[in-house]
Amino acid sequence: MSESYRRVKGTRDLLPPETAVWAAVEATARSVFGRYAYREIRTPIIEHTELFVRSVGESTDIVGKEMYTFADRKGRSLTLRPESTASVARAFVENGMTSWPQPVKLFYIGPQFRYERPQKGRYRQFHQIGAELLGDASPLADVELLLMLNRFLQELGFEDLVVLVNTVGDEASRQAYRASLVGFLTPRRDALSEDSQRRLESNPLRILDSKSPGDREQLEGAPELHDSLTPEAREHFDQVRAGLDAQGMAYRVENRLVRGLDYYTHTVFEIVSEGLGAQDALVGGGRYDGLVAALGGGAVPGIGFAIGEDRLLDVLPESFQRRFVPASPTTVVAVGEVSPMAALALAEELRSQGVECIAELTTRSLKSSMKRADRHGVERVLLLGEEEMESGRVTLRDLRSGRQGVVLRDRLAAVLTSDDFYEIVNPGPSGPEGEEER
RNA sequence: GUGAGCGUAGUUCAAUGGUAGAGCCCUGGAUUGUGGUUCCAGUUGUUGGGGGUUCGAGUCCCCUCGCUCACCCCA
Repeated sequence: MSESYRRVKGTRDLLPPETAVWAAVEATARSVFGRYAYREIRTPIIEHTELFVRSVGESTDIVGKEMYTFADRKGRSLTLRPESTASVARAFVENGMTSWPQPVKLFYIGPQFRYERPQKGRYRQFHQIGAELLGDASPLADVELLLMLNRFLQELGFEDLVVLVNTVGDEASRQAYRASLVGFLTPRRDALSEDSQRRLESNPLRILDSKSPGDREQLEGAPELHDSLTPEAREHFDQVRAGLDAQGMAYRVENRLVRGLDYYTHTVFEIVSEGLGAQDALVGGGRYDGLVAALGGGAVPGIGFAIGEDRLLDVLPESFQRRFVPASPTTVVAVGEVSPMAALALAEELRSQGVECIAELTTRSLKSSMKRADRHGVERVLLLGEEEMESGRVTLRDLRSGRQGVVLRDRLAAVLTSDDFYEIVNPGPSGPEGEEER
């Protein structure tokens, strides 16, 4: 085992055939999001560190301890994006999308980076599929976004996911609640966990979803965020729920759900899955009506979500994976005195007609070539020997059935792309040992 | 950053402190142009790295690195 080079901690190599499943998942996202007229945006994976500090929030864990930050050659502080909403908002402002027809609907697919200790479902380089809707403050925008998310997950075959929804209200609601929560918890400060004591000052709302049993106990009888909502915030959330109900979408109101990023307002949501271990959040998202303004872009409301693609693939239903088994290629083998060059030429001819094939480029025994084709999972082999070269035909063997026939070279592509190709094959004599074993 | 468990061939795993092995995988072959089963042959290791104890260490001790899971937090 050579130890010279290893993956960077927390990164991983995605290999075939699994990469085909990733591509299929991404194709499904493009298809579903496209039906809602979302268009793809590609932002850089590096940004000025300040962008994330400003948008995600100084008191958050992401900024406080999880950013992959480094200095470039001129000493500027750059950060590998820990999430993409900030980048999208930045791009929105920087490219003058405020003057595009509103709302602007964008989706992205790509790697994100957080400097954390890796564990199940958590990597330093992970992948998100996300969507952002900018310029529509309507509660029905929240509803439609959730429906789109739901549709995507349904098309992947998910059935048992739990959608958690909550509201954190507008700025006024949050301030009022923050004061009331701090007032309630301060006398109990000493009973809180160390982390929560710190959060009492930096980000008290986060204490709400603390996993510590002690903290849970202290939260008994704590004021409810819903009681601090302004009438407008309450109205917004009521309408979101009414919309979801009207569309028959299943969800659960989880009033302790508080998301970790500072920019969230009003609706927040999370989708969790069993089977992911401790990191069970598959999707997170919410409304961020103040973010664009904070980045200097004016009062443009926004809402979006991010799907953890790595986690998604961990629990992807088999029903979906089965639909994307890649087609098996055909192998072309030169036989006897025929040069592998002829196999290459035939393969090229077929490829130009849309046939997926492998050319056997090394001269070896036919037995060996057949064995290799079989091990590559090939189902059809084309044999090109002296007889075939002279007659302008090719011997086609189906490895699954063991059936074999002779096909005119000109007809090959048509036969190979046909579903029941061997029905078309000139039945002729079957192979030397012709018997079918399967 | 904290804690626990684990590091032997590409892979899954063996080896009472006494010569580092097996299955799988991979490569070739079993006479003429036919795969899967079978048979034969072959390649692969500084036992993660360093130090210590010992006549002798894959095995015991220490350090270090890596992996995994959990905490924190999140996708």
